[in-house]
Amino acid sequence: MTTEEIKNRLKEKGLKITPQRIVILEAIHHLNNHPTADSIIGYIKKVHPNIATGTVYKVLSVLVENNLIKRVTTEGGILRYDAVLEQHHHLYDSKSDQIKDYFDEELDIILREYFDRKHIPNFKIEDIVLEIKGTFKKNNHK
Amino acid sequence: MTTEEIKNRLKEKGLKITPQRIVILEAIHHLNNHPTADSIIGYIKKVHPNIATGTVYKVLSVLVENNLIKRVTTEGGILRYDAVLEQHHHLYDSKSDQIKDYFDEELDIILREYFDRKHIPNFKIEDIVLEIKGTFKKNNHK
DNA sequence: GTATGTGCAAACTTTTTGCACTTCG
DNA sequence: CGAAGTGCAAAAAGTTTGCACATAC
Repeated sequence: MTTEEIKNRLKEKGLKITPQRIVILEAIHHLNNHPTADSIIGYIKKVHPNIATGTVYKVLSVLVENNLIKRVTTEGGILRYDAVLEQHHHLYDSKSDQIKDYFDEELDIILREYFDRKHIPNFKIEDIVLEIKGTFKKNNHK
Repeated sequence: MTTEEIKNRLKEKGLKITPQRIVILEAIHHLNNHPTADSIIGYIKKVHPNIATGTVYKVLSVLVENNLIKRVTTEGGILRYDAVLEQHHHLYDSKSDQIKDYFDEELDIILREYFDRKHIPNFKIEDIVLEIKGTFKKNNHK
């Protein structure tokens, strides 16, 4: 994701293009492991020490509201963010508090088929994410 | 879930049976909509005003560690708890921050079948929860 | 009796807020 | 220029911790 693309996405949403927003979006893309606000702030402060913590939180909210990033559900009680907008699922290890993405088109087709068939009364589905909980074995260092 | 059953569950886990633990477990069962620690505390304080906030958090941790309740993943950054231990999924409306349980055996069979077939390298699955995100329509008041 | 659990208050972490100042378009 | 965004610092919200006291077994 280039800086140009980021600018276009902001523009598409009618958001002002500010250096802070660009840097924060770049950080989330770079820290591609569902970073917390804290790790985003840590990453950015190295290069832009004058960016304010409050600004990062405000920008993250705006980006979530405009569907440029997603908040990730966790059991940890700490907000995490995801720049991957394509349909995908999560492998989650509560011991190490690690999350990895899981992509599989076949699974998505199965789910779509199932929910097309089943009707959930009084609920309009917008997105389905599997939280696959378990344990990462060794060799999970990437 | 009767008080007797709660006592048995605590005993099975080798935990001491204290009035606080009983009351907290009863509260989560009673407040069956994935209560936050805060709403559990609020509910309990009416009847037992001398129970301490810190105690509630400590008891909740112990209960989660011993699999008597689960922590629910949310996007809200607030810890929520679930007394339903059977396999089930969640309907989640981020606008109203409401969660409802979704049970369907057929879905669970489909998932089991899929994951028996697919192998996820370096990961041992322990539990699968679908987070079905969307919007509750009217008539969802129960 | 002793290990375990509780109450309380203080501390800590994470997130939000208000307001003057700055910047984008 | 004006609306929108940022920096800063203070406050709020949620959770954890330490320790003296109390209780379960």
